[in-house]
Amino acid sequence: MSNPLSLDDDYQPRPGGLAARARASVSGGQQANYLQNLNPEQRRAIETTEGPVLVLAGAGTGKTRVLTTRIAHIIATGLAFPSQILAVTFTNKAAREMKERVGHLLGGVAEGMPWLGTFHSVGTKILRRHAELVGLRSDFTILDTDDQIRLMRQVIQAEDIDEKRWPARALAAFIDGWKNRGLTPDKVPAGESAAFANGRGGKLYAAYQARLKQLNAADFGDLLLENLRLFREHPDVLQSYQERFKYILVDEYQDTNVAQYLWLRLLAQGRRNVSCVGDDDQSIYGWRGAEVDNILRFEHDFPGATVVRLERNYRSTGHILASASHLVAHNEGRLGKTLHTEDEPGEKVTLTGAWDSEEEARLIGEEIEALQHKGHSPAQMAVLVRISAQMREIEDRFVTLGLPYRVIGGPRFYERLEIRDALAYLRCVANPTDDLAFERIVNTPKRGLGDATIEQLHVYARKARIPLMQAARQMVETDELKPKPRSTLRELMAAFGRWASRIDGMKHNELAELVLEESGYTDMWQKDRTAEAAGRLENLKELVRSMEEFPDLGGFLEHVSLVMEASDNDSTEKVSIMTLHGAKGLEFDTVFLPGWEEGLFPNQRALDESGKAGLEEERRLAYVGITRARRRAKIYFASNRRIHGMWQSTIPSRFVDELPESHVEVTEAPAHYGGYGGSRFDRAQPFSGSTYDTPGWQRAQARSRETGGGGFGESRQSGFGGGQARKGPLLIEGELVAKSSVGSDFSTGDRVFHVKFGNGSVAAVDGNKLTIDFDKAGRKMVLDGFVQRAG
DNA sequence: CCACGGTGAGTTTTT
DNA sequence: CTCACCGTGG
Repeated sequence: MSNPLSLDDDYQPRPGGLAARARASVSGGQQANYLQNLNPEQRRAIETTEGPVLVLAGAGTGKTRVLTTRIAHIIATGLAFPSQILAVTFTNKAAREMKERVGHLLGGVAEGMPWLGTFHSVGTKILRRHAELVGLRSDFTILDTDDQIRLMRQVIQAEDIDEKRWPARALAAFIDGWKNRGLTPDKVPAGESAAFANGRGGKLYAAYQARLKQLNAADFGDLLLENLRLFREHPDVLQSYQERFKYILVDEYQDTNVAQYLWLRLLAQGRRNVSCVGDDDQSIYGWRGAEVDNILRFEHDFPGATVVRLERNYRSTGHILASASHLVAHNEGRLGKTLHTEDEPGEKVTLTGAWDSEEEARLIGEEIEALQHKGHSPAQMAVLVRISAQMREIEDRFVTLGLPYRVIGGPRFYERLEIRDALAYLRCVANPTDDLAFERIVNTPKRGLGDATIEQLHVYARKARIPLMQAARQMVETDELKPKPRSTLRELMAAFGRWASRIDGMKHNELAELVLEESGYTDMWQKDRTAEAAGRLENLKELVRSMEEFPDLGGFLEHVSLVMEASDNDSTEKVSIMTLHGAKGLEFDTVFLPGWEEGLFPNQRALDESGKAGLEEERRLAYVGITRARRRAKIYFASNRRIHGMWQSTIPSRFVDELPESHVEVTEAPAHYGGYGGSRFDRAQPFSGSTYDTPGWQRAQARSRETGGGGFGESRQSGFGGGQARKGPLLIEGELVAKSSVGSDFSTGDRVFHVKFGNGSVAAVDGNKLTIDFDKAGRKMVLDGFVQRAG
């Protein structure tokens, strides 16, 4: 990666660069070898270079391949130089992969693609070149979420708003949302502005933006928003980029938010050679501002667009693909694709009910061990959960079994406390105007520079309109500070002066080490006797090590603010545990999908907050989950799960009913499970085995034989058994499930007993679903099969 | 400045 | 239940 801070023009390719090599590789006249082994649709997606192109690429249809080959093709045929192609992705990982693959296709390293990157990195690059046009300097700092919140807290305090009632986090969420939608403070709808701090939301947003400018800083949202402003207020700048980018490519188009969409549209309106690749069925980020509509209205925005559907799946077996397709077909708002595979049907998708989440974890553990015995690698298995809270039980079980696993997601390397602290030190050294960084470390390690001193600094700095560090330097020369903080601060400032003077003189990673050493930061952790301290020191070492890859301190800091990634150099074979969101774009031979229960998945909150749109997004998430599997997809649900510490009786997800029966095998949990080491409640009422032995299960089974549908305790309109796609809208709000036509033997007022919740009285009856006021556990909704008459 | 207890909340997450 | 956060008291 070239130094991202350098502003020199890379418009012309270097001699002997990628383009030259690429042209050489196709000069023989025969078909370019990168076009071999592509199916006709893929070729169309690649060879339609001119005009707008929308590629609807289903899961596993070779989306990345099309994108990378398209770039290679444009370069190889001499249509554009690498520096004239804009290619944007969402994640650094995707960008890196693309870079590698393009390079591979053209037989070289794709160093000549300066405009291949994430939306944010490309946005930053453009913004740095024209920073002064939007009130920033080209060396502006990029704030992370932490800095953002702290800054907002200051803004809220300055406005004298009760921080308890209106937390900075909430404001951050609002502002983020507005920025995602491309809204500057003056454009915020009054109704939304009113939603925070009695109508002061918009005002706070404006104040926050003003503070950012003062600090010469931008947050993530600004990286795009300020680009929009730049393009709108300076048409000449926009035009220069429109001319430069002969071809524009977009990955994961279904995930673009409004700001990204507007940005793309502005840039693409020049030459109109824009191609977007995406899959509406995999849009799972609506909650953070992604607009599926962007993909749905592509043809409207770019009339005459070529639409290519990639429907041949190269990843999964027949049963897996059929299950996923059938499930997602229940969504109404979709463009519709029919995926097919030439692979064998393979193993059916399995569906297993467990008594509770502990048993579920046990079953998954057993299955993994069984597969391992058959020679399957743990690295080719993944457990995909809906929410992180599900991970713990799975992990606990794996620990017990000694199964190697890796949790993917969670706190990233650069989000760790010690890394942020260390970076704050470095930021102060590199940029003495970085107030937020200075505030972060001025008293870390503890040096007796407490709130009172900081406040004095602030007052001074505000009055003189200078950065905190400069204020500190001046103040230690006065007698405004108490003697002790004064001398401490003087020492600290002297140290910063010393470090800053060595930026050019020594290697930046050595300087970092020196700073951490002399500041007492390393020492602080060495003295710390807590369990994490050793790991934190290790992380600090890793940080210093990773700096070697960058040309200088500035380059490194730019990298960390945009590329928040943990280095994972652990190559041992492990089962992956991650959220469904985290699994997008990945694939595994075997995928375990636990927790398919109403309320959890689909998630009740998604339903409550977003209604039908929320349900459909949840369903797409299920689709993403199943389609991660190459050979085996294993779905689980439990009848009881502990939520917020309380055991809840749960019913299987409606998605279970929406799977096609002919592609799914319902597996019985082995009978011996209930007996051993079971949950603490197992002992309360011994039962011979799994859910399948409970009266409720048996009754559900009997019912499903009668009706040919349902089967899992709740028979809904569509058929798991019937194999028919549902018609008409789904019932989603207000009720956990649709009404059942099957009545219950219980009636209001009956005294009943539940194995987990104890005694209670029936408050309401809805089909076979009872609302019960339990004497101890409170009001719950349970299926009648799980209770018996008390007495 | 730290340690403790009380309180409240509790999807999904990248950049 | 469990974690994070805040406020208080030593």
